[in-house]
Amino acid sequence: MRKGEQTRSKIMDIAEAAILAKGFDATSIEEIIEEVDITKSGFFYHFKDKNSLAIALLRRYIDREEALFDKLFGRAAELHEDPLHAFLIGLRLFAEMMSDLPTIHPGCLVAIYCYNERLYNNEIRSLSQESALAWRARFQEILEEIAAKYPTKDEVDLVALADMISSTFEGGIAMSKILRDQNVLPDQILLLRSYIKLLFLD
Amino acid sequence: MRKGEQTRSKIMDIAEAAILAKGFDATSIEEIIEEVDITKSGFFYHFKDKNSLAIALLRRYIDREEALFDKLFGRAAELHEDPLHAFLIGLRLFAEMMSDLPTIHPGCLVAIYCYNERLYNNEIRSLSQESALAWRARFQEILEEIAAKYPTKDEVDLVALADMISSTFEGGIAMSKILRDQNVLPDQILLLRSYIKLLFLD
DNA sequence: GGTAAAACTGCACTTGCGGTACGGAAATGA
DNA sequence: TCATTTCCGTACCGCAAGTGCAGTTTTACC
Repeated sequence: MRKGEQTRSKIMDIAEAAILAKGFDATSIEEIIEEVDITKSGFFYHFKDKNSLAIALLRRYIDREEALFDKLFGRAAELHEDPLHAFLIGLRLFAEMMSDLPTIHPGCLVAIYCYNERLYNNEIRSLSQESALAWRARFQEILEEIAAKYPTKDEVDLVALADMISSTFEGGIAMSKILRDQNVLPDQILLLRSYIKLLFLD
Repeated sequence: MRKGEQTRSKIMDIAEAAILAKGFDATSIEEIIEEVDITKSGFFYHFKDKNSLAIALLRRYIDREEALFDKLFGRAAELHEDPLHAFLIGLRLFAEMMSDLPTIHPGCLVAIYCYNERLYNNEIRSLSQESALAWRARFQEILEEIAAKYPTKDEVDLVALADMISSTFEGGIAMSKILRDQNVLPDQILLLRSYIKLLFLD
């Protein structure tokens, strides 16, 4: 890795942690550069303004989430050939992962940006929407495979059900933060899992 | 209503709308006073600083939500004497109300503050936590009444299940905003309703 | 080991916003 | 009428974002 990339990712690491902890506007460039130990000019060498830092962070965050889900549900598919049971395993792995975090979940960047909308960040809005649509497509595919094999016990829209995974994630993180209770998020994922189970299984 | 209260609530109305639309920090005092048509001195006569405006807004918001839930599930209890069916009716009324909004849901102030944590707002954190605990207590009571009559089809923690209502609300709002689709929130509430149905009813 | 490009530093400046201070004026209500 | 409430006007401070640019060091590569 070249030196510039190193500094750039160090800026991003420190900025992301601060933003998740305090919010975007509450995080000043000055505090970031102090922790990274560079000057303001150095910062603006890597990012043309604060907004472009925000976009870079969001892209990286989305990619990482994507990779995480790939790994999680890929592993689950290895553990069971049936789509429903594989999905149920995936959800449990997901809950366990959220439960094993050292502290409360640091928060979702997409949610932070969605609650800090500005006029100048159309790109951020589009990126967020696209990633949410990608999550929807991912889970919709899984659910359709399941629904083809297992009839549902209640009439549901599979698209809405696909969104329920993201919604549970976002809601669970928010409630974990509000209640200051780390267990809320994994508990909510397990309730979602319980619903999937009751909906498709006997 | 006295003149001062009028101005005060006008400030709060305009501030709340702007904050929900753009975020707390992105909303400047200067733009608020311009729309209210007062001066900066006028603003600081009513609120000693921006943070105390935030607190006032949060208190009002929490009270309104509380009143809304009272009305919603109170009405539902009038419509059916059985606790489970009353709750299912309440959830449907809730979903309908969210569906009948003229635009996308403006957002939840509690969530906004939870994603804009700062050092100086311990009071905001406490208020948010208290209101979340109040929501939990409200729904926990209902669910225990239901559980006493109907055995659950899956093993679940009733406290987590009570939190699921708030979590679904927060997650649904966030996903509605991210996807820019008004229907996501009511759809998520209906899925929650479907789960409650499958969980307690055969 | 020289050299060009990359990766910064230093500094001076502008703008916008939150917030303070305080005197005074106008509206309101008993 | 008269005190209290509800503001207005103005001048000011400090902080952070962001600009501009010249200069310096560091790195990668032949």
